[in-house]
Amino acid sequence: MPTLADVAALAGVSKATASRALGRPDLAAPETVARVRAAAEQLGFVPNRAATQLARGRTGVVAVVVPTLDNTFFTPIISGAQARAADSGMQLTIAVHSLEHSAQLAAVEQLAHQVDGFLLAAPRGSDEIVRAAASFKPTVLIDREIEGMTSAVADTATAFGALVSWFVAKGHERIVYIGGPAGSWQDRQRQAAIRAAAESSGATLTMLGPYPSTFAAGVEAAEAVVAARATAVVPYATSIGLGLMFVLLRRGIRDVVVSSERMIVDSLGLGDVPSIDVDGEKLGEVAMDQLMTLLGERREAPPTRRRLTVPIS
Amino acid sequence: MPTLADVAALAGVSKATASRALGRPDLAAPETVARVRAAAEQLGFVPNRAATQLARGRTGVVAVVVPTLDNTFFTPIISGAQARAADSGMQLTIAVHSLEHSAQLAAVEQLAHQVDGFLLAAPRGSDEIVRAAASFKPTVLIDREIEGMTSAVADTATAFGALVSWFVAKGHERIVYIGGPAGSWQDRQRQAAIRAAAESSGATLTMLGPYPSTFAAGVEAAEAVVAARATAVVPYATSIGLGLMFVLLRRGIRDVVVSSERMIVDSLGLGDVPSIDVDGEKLGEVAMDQLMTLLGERREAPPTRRRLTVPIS
DNA sequence: ACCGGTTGCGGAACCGGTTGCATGAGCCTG
DNA sequence: CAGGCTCATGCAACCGGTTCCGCAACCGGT
Repeated sequence: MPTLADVAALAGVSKATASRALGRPDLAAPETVARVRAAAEQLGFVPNRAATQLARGRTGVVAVVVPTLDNTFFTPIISGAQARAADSGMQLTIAVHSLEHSAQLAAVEQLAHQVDGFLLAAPRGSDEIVRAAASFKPTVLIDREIEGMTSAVADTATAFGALVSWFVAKGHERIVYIGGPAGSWQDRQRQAAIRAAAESSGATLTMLGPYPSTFAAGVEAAEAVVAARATAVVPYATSIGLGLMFVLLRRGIRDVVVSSERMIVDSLGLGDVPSIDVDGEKLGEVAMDQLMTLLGERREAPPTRRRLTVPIS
Repeated sequence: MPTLADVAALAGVSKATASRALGRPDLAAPETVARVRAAAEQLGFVPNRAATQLARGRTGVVAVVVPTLDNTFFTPIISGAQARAADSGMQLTIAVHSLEHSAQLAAVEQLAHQVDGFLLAAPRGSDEIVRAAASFKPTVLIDREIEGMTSAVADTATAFGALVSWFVAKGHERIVYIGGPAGSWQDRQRQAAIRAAAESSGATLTMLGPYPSTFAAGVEAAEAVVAARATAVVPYATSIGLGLMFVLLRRGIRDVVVSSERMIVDSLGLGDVPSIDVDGEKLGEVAMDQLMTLLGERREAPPTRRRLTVPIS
């Protein structure tokens, strides 16, 4: 493996100059930069990460902490974050805390000295716990907002509110919301938005939950949905909706409308059912961009909150 | 942040001794080891990864390369690998190549100098391409076997064969296999096993595919399943099965048995339907163990092939 | 022609561990 | 009791970049 010294020798300059030519071209003569670059190219020089990290005091790694990988909501976020991290020459590690609140904090603490920053996806627990987890390194929250912290969230609450309004406008009278995991910030937001949307109308709103975001939970919720004699159902997650739809179909119930993702609606030809699609990849990209900004600033920049609008179609 | 020098000073020894006391206790006096450990403990010493890597010439990172994160087959594998890697003090990075063959090789090449080894999950393409991808660093294949390479696979072929035999024994006469992605090694294995199982019986076997492992693919395949007048269906992936079952239910077809995972069968109360469950986590763990062995050996150890038996219930 | 100010570059220290080699103390054996 | 060994330890040289600092060449201005 060629080292910087090899490149420098080939270009006829010192290590110091070679380093500058590659890393801070503005500090070297254009002609020198060109020569060094050519030498690096010719040798197939790839800087040694560990050496760079050691010299700079940075690890070049960021971690994304997710509750689970089994939920298809998180995987696109990871992909998006991964792509953006790679663009900046950073590596991404993934920490899964298996839905346990305490494991979340432990995971962060354990990784804290091995990474430059964190992306915390859908953190559970109290604000204080999340603040504690974020106290180690620059951190961006995903799908949760806390006063004074940088965050990127999909504004699903607005979309869910619009969804309920749509159902109301279509004349639905008994609408059911199948709530998500206990302690979910998104769930609280959505509940509020849904209540507001249904309030002034004559429709009856039934709030179920909390449920985990799983197929099995949807199956389990079916009982209550039937009991509520629902005409329209808004599930917290696609997987919940799928489980529910399955049971309804098996029971021969075909006149309950269940909202879902565009992909499900289209492939099943469900017809006039509105769908909500969160662009998880975008969410991951945005969050990573914010983290990069955080890492770039010398002084602490004011926390930024990004909200992605979620289309309903 | 305390450094090794601080620990050494507090313990009253040199950096060298401190390093040995912590890393190779057998090379230092027991009493010294105790003192150094106490000092490290007291200071909350955490070795700087970059420095260790630089000195040892290893990165301490391994990469797992997966086609996609949207398939719930891969995520448990990642979790398992992650856990084992952490046990060995290694970090895991994830590379997603979005189902594109060429991107797979590119991803590996790009990461090659930043990691110590690779886990290639369900690699597509020819043996030569996979060999090329494995030529950079020690590599363990997951869910694919190639002559002369170390691999960990779930023996689903046997399970699928048993499944077909079970259907035959139950008197099913028209059995359909919905094939997986083109170029999938597992798919080839399963096809062979299924053909063998059906061969001597009077049952008609219809092979469909290739299909990607998605819900939509299951929906799409429904047409052909119905056309084949199947009484039992064996889908390549759970997601395919779900999509298929959905369509069948919507069409009011209730007498076709579709095999699935235990979880699905149980939560839906499908009754007497056999299920196949791959322990992805275990698979990831086993593969990571193999990789660790590979990285530990000075001389090249002979390649090992691990096959996990897959329960059918 | 002289001078303060830029600009480009090289020397060398440094980041924080690991490890080969040399040293000296202590022990066993003859 | 001397010679040879083992064992614990320290010194110092790395690993491969980054960056502070100082030097020299060169700039335009008076």
